[in-house]
Amino acid sequence: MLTLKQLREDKENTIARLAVKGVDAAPIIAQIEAEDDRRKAIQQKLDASLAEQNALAKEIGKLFGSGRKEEAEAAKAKVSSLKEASKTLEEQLREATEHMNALIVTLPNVPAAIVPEGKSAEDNLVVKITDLPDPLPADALPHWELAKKYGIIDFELGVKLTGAGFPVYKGQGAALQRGLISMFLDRNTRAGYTEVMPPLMVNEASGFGTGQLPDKEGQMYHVTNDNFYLIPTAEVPVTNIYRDVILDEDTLPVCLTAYTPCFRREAGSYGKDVRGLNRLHQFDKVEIVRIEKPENSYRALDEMVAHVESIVKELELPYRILRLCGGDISFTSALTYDFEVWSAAQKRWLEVSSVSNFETFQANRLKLRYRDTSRKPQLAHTLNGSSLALPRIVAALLENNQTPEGIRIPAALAKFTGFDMIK
RNA sequence: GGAAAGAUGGCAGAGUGGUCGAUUGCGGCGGUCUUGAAAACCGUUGAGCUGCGAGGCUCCGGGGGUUCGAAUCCCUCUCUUUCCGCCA
Repeated sequence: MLTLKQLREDKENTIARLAVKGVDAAPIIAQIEAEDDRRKAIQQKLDASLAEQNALAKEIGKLFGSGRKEEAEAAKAKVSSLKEASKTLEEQLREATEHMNALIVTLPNVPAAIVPEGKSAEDNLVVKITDLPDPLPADALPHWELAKKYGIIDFELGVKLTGAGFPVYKGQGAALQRGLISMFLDRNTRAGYTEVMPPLMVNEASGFGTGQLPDKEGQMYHVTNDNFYLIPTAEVPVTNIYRDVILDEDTLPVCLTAYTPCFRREAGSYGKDVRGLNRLHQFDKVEIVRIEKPENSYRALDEMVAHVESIVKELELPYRILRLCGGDISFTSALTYDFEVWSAAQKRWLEVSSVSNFETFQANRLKLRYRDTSRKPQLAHTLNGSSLALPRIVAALLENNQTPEGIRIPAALAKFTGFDMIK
């Protein structure tokens, strides 16, 4: 969520930039300001009343101590009436605060200045694109056919065990998953990210911390017996490590990487988008997360993009990098780069990574702060990105690298799978 | 799952109704001393809201209650530890 300070002190700029996301923030901010003013006025009245009650309570103690009963009783009566009045004020204060917060959370993060205008994915800015390979021969197969042909991914078996979108990886298919995970973790840790293995279920507080709750409740699998949620991404548990934490300045930046399965209900998806590996309810992903000082966060974002790019290059996949436009960027992000790899048989781009800077938007909700030597604690910037999500990488590898002899595994990856050909 | 004991500041650990936002120790920061360091000594050291400021308010796991007044009493939830049961 945005901070009140941002809204009040940088109002014009905030309104102008939110327009890039297609939000008319002016009337909402006006309401927030009004509500905040009301809140402050009530707060002051309440504080004054409480101060008087506190003073009287102390006085009563002394009066009893010195045996002046009548005076004490009179003071008691006065406190009782003050207490009645402050109850009303408390109620008003709660209402004003709730109303104000309800308004603030409707506002998305302010997009960075370089976020292109635009309404949909069509308007994303291609910042880098590699040459496309020669078209595949006419008898080339999409990855779901290849998966069946080589017996490496069994979608039907997953349906039997669980349901659609829960594939079973077998033989070289399973080894490929393991190899990719190992390779990504290896590259990430070598780049300075510390590996963590978080829980795959989180509690309600963590869901709120990273913003999945309350709005996106339907996207997560909910374990109702214990009120836990299956994580839709490692971002949730990893970022929540720092919920309600004040970091020392010299511990920044924090750079973490985690492999986890991810669980997404994906209610409402259908058609070619969900064919094969394109969209699953359970999939594997290696995530990178950084916590940075505000002045460093955009440099960090560039580093993350360059890092992800280096891995995609090692996989020898055609790719492009997009800077998402205002209409396509997520609610919480200030700037996002998407990585897409070319799926040669499907003849389409598949998103395999999304790297974002959230500035203080997440940190504000999380109460993730850092203390620089003399000043008060201040909000840190958080960033995260996939490095990388497996299924669509697998889809592209299978399709792009299909040969009459089998499916070729790029050399960098073969070190981790132990084979250079799926056959 | 059953039983018991707990949850206090970065950590350890006092505090069972009134001057307690909280004794003390450790750690941190600043200083004295020293060529430097250690030791010793002195000072300082939680967060949020509000106010130009002085200051005021809130927070002792979460929520609710009793009371003029709650870290302290009551209810409830969560978590932790120990024992029993079960188990990779």
